[in-house]
Amino acid sequence: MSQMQENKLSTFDISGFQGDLIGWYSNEKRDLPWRLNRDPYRVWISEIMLQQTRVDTVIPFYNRFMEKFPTIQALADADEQEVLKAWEGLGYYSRARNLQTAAREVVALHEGKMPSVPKLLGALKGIGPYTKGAILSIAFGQPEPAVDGNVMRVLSRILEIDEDIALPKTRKTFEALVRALISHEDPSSFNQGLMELGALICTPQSPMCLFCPVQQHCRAFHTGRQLELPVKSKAKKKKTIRYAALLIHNSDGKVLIEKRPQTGLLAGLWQFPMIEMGVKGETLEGKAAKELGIGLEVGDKAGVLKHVFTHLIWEIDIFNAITTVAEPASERMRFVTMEEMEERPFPVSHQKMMPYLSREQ
DNA sequence: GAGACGTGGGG
DNA sequence: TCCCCAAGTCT
Repeated sequence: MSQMQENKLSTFDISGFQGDLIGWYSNEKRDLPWRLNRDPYRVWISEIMLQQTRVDTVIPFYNRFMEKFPTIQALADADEQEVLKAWEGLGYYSRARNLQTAAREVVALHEGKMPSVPKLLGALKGIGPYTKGAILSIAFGQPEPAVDGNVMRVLSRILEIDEDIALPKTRKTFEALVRALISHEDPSSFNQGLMELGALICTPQSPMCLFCPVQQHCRAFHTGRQLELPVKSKAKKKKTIRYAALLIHNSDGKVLIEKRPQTGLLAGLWQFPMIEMGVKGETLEGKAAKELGIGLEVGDKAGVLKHVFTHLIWEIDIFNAITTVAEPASERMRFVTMEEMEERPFPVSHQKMMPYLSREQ
């Protein structure tokens, strides 16, 4: 820890802060499904789902997931497509794939029980520094830091830390601070209290300082700097990619879909074939025939769609098309009925295209 | 360390 | 419309 941070802690009322934070959390914490008990599996699933995702969004996914995969063994035994289907619409799909990989690791290496040793837990796929600390403190009661965006924002204000929280190295600063601040009597309530405070009171936009249980401990409130902190550098602009999406019907009344590659964007999910439309070039029909390996007749544009990801934008023109081909040329492509389509995981971008499917045939 | 990696909600 | 997010991790 730097000299400046040690100075800030030397005049800080640690036990008073712990008491006020934990007292508030005990009274005001939300009643959430993953707070039913401390079962490490339940805590683990919740922490993965909550990564970069709001509580209100997670709740229904969490309940359905726990019903479908009640144990680590059940998750390990499941088909990957089944797990992705349960994750459909939640985003960041590598979380689901890593989760199942880790479940299989736990079965193979730890007799099906979540390890409570930090190094073993952190070695599991998809469990980084934050999730490791969250599981260790919440499920196993260990005084380990669990530093997420909330914790960095809250502590930036309370201790007036001016480091850029967008920089990866900054997390280490806050882990050191939490190690100095954390309650050894109730590390779970301390860590969750910090996050709950960030979610309910010490929000990014308009923090409700007048209702804050640790207002008297907050340096930023006393200096009026709560709106300036935390320091966070801006993201860069997104790139736009233009596509034509093809809803290709055959004479059996089925529609052509393809499975995306096992790595990268939307890995392992299914979609309607898309043709990238760069600057000019061949006709859509010609490009489609070449890339898909089948002849087809493209109809009028059925609609347009804009889908915004974290780092890029898809602008998609949607076309219905007809082919006389009965079997796709590629292994990863299938002609399917509507019923068969619904069994497979699709990204939201392609769910939005389904209403444009031609009814006739 | 920078960039990839989803989605839906709010101001 | 646009920008900022929301309990991060992997490469």
